[in-house]
Amino acid sequence: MSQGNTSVSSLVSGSGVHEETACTVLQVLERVSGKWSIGILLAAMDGPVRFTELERRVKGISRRMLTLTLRNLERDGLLVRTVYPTVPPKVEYEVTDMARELYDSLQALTAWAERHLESIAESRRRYDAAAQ
Amino acid sequence: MSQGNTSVSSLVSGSGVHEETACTVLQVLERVSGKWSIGILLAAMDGPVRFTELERRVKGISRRMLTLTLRNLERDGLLVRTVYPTVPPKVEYEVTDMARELYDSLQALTAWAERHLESIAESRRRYDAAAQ
DNA sequence: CCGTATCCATTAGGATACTG
DNA sequence: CAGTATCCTAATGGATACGG
Repeated sequence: MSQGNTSVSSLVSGSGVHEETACTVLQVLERVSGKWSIGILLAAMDGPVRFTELERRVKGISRRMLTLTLRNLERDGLLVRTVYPTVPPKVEYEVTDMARELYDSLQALTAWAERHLESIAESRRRYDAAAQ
Repeated sequence: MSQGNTSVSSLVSGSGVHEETACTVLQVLERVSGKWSIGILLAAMDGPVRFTELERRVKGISRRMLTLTLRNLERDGLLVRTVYPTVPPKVEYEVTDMARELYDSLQALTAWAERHLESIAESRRRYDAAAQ
């Protein structure tokens, strides 16, 4: 278990007030980056969800990645896993308060994205055109 | 050039108001995820920086990844690249207003991280202990 | 139903020699 | 100085068979 974790890192040094910010924000991004974390959290925002239901809601996810990402989110305390010892088994995942706060904090990012989506798209068109 | 781009994606579907949020926020995260993007932006926040200076400030980055990430940030309009045709060559990278706004938006995340850093660490300790 | 284990393909990324 | 090109390793992630 635990496939290792490199992804986002890098500490900045040498100029002004941003080192601490860098460190902290990068830690969050490590938490939240990866192809599926946000998607899963979002899919669980409206209440407890079962494994198979998540598999349905998060489009394109594989069984493997769903399990792996769920375990990580649980480990970080963003999701609570509850097993009902019935047969067939029933497992529910529920977001924690901390995860809801994270979701709220992401709104700022969402707003930024919405504001600049077209601007970014155009910048890319120009860049790609200039490079042929 | 352009090594392709899989990373963050996944669209959520099937429950409530989060689909649109998902899509947008994931697009930002694609922009900002990757091991080095944020580090580089942060290192350039205090004014125009030259290539070699960036290499020094962003600890541990390889020449290859610095170039690659710089190109992507430039393509997205988060950084402006200016070449001074002197000899030896001089190239400066400067963050755009859009990048500064992004930085501001990241503060919410930073705040979240600072609030919950210890809580997350403890959750992990518990999880790891329970799993041996 | 809820996973785990295995195998395999793709991609990210490091090191570094070379060049205008 | 500011890259590019090349080679190579490690990590990410898909598909899916199998098991409690």
